[in-house]
Amino acid sequence: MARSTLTTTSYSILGLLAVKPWSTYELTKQMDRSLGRMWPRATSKLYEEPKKLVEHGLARADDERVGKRSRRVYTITAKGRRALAAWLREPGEGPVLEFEQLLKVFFSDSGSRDDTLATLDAARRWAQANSATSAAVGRQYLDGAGPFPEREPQRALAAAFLTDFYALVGDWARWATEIVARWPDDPKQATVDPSVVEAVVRRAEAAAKDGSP
Amino acid sequence: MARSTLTTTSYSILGLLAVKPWSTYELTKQMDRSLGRMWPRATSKLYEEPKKLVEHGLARADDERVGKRSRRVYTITAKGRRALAAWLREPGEGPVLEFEQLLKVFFSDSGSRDDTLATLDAARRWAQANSATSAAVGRQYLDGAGPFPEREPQRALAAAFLTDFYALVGDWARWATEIVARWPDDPKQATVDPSVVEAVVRRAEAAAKDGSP
DNA sequence: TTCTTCATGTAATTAGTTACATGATTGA
DNA sequence: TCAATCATGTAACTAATTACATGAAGAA
Repeated sequence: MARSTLTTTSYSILGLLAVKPWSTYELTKQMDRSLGRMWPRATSKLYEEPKKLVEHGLARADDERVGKRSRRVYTITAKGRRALAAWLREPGEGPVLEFEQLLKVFFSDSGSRDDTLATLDAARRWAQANSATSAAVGRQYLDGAGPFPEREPQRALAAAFLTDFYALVGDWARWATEIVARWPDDPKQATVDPSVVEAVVRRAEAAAKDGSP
Repeated sequence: MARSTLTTTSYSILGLLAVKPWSTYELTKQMDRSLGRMWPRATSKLYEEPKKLVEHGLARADDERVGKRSRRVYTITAKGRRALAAWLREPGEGPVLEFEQLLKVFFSDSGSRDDTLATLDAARRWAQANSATSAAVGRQYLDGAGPFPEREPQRALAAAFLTDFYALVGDWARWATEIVARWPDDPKQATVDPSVVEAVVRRAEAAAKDGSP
């Protein structure tokens, strides 16, 4: 029985188990509110991965009972903590972005201006909804009501990135909407203001040089 | 022979074919420099997907000859253009982000401060490298030397987002580095400045309310 | 002659998703 | 008693990746 290798998804579950023991159902809830924003996975994965961790001796499973209903609770082992620490020692991969709406904007010369505006509006609403969730969770912590307050320094670092990411998507969508709104009906006839391109290039060059504001 | 359904990956290739006919090899090059930044896929996919497009009648394949070497060139059909336009009519999915380094920072209380700093430095270098590529491509267009100048309005919109995304990653990594540098050796003993959390929440709330600067 | 790049793929594998299924508990 | 949620999973599928393979052309 060739033991399957551990993936980043495995370690993301292991990381949660390092905080406290979780039942599988609790893990799925946690995926919605935090983990899923940086490492999104389907619910069924959260039922499979912990078994793999057990198989590797990184966690153990206990069947608990709440009334007549049973729940499987996973707990990290000492070996699991060592494996997690070893994983954290590797620098890891940079962000991978899949952005279908951006793809549609990129190919918008094959569609209509109004299609493009609709796509941008969907992006804006996506950003707004995610910002709202971020705000709600953050507000909870400011009120001292968030879970695992001892992990607040780590959570705050991640929340800062995600918050700014959502804001970036929203800002971009609004900026692009203003530009596309001035396009003619057929995007193939659109022209671009050279100063816009220049501004983008300057931002890229500044970031490449690193000093950065 | 149940015809497989078209995915976003299929349409991303179709979108390229709408610009001009491409050989498979050219498609792989294009994946590196533009498409891959918003819809990353392995090279082998680029050899499979065009076949699917042909199967659906959205493209046709021609075997050309360059000397003795053969190359397969794909051209979009009228039906392909209609399919692409129909796809652009749907608003599409919001961004999906997978960020392993962020995950490691999120779980950094299970590792050491220096591990965390190393992860952040890797993120900073990732951002710098990608910003540099962005700057180089953008500079080429400013010099009027970029391919498909007629698509510049669309390209510029996408480039603006990606440029700012790379800058965001870099800015975040540097900001987080400053904070983590002041942590004690054991991140579990770290504390967080409440004003930092408050600033993040305020940014999230502003973005959720939408007005936005 | 040898190395690199051009060029085109296939085979094997896997990570992950979607859909389905079921039963217990809680609250209205 | 009915709906919603808690809770746990499996089966079927597929999109995608990794690894492998090969041969031509051009440059050194």
